[in-house]
Amino acid sequence: MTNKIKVVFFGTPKIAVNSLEYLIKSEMIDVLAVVTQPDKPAGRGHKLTASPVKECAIKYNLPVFQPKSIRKEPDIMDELKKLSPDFFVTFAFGQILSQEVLDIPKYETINLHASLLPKYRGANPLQRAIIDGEKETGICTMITELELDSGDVCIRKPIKISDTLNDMELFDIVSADAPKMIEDTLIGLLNKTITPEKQCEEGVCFAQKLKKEECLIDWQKPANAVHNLVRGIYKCPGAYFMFNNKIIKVMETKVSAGKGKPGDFINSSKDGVEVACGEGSVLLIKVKPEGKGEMLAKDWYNGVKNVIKGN
RNA sequence: CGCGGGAUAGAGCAGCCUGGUAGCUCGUCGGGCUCAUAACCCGGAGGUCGUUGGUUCAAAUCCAGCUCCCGCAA
Repeated sequence: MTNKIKVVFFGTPKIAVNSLEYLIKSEMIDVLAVVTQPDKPAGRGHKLTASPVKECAIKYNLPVFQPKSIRKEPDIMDELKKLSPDFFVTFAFGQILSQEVLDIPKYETINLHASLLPKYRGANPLQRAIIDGEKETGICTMITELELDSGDVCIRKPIKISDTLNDMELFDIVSADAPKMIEDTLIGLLNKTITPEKQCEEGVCFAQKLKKEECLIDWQKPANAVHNLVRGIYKCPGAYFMFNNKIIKVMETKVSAGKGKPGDFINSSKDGVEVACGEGSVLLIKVKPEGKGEMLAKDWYNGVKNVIKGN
């Protein structure tokens, strides 16, 4: 191949930025344009904020399209057609495509999904895998079809989940490994060295979107379930419990074997504060109380135990 | 103009409403107990109370401005 592969990149959050940047710099690939979610009010003060992917696109002077819903905006589809792309690449774009969109590129639309398909199709695959206590997850590239994450798989790469890995670390791994996989997939499809494989329908399961209620720690659950929740949603939005009507986010824990009434503080040492669970106990190591910065659990407890005594 | 919490010793907090001696839990240092200890006992050091101005005989405390940190929501 002498010509570069012409690609339009669809993505939104930070996890996809690394991939976009890699493709832009790739010798084999020419990124024609970037499609991302519209700017939204975000952060304190609700300032209008561009998506990380848009920031990156601007940095490299790429055309940016920001449809509210790509399916319903023929103007943007026309623009994309005019670019006559070979492939569309989607990575955490956040909008559902239509067949009309999928038909635009000369070859295919490929999607990158951070799970070992057919497991964990859908919204929060990384976090769900950790919360469920999976020992392994992964990344797949696939041919995009209309049905959610159901397309034929091009490349799959497993990732081990250790007992202490949290979602932020897993995000970093995916962010780092994804770019090369996308490039290899594009080249492989073009040279026909990759044959997409159908997903086995038996193992299908979906990663449900995280609900707010799930982030409240249920001390009745076994210690390892609590631990998995904490590390599964460490980065966002964070597992928490209520104390004195304040939200106390739990940032880091360790499974322990103490016994007691679930939810009670049963021990405090220089290592942390031990809380009894339905089965075993967890040692709180780092917490982040509402309105405060992250701190060691033992420090937090030092302050708070006076207040309890005072009452 | 989205809503809200916070800044006091190395750490985490109380004190503020109702102005008047800088307090608690830790850590740290010294000593003691102990076979020993992260446990226990005794003692010490360590703070211009975020910053600037105002009110007052007197401000951590009341008033105004400023800086920085964080939670919700999106």
